[in-house]
Amino acid sequence: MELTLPVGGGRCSFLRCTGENVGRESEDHPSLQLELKLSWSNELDVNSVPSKSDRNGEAGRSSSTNHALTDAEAEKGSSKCSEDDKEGGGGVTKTRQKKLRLSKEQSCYLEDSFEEHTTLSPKQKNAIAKQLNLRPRQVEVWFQNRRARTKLKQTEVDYERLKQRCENLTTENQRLRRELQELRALRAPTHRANASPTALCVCPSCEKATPTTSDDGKRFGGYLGFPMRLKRQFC
DNA sequence: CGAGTCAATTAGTTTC
DNA sequence: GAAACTAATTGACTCG
Repeated sequence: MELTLPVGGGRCSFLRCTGENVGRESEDHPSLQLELKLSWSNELDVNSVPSKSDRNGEAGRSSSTNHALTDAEAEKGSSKCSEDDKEGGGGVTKTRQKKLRLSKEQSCYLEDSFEEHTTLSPKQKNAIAKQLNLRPRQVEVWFQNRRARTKLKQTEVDYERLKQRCENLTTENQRLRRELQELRALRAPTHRANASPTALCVCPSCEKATPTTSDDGKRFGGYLGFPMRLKRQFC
């Protein structure tokens, strides 16, 4: 009898079979099984198969998935699933649950549910689990991971948006700098003699600077640059 | 304190 | 075989 068996995920890749962790995840922990040991090749799948057509449709997939199970195997897995849900295994030994792909139908149903609500009440969780013949824990995990994916996707979208905005601002900054340079060039010493204390008004909508009268300058009086006076003023 | 959620991580499976 | 995807685990945190 093996006392130490590989378990997936987490920060330890091996879980001791000493009864620790039993309390926390005993309710539907996939690893808690009555069997003392199941070989990888004939380990029971806890996922059931919704329909025969589904399995046929997925025939091209790996035989290690639940889709390749025989009806008898599927039935076995299904009944075992409900057992685990009810009493949380209570076994002596943990075997790592084989990772199983959800069927298309299961994924679609979960996606639809996720559209309706991104978090689940225990009641909803159990209902979905029952509907899809999954363990509540599997439904819970799926929603958890789905939320994580959503958040990641949103972060990527936000990043792209901010990046674009940053690029736009950089472009705008360069444009304004060029414009300022041009304006400074216009204010060459030859013009200085005749130059009145002209103020430049920058229209916030079209972003163009236009000279204003000194009266305008008095009216708007915002100083934005040397030597010309630039103010924000709508055309 | 227990239940629920999240972030981080692991590891099996699929795709290219 | 590497990369991408995703089911599953773990520990920290929050809240009632």
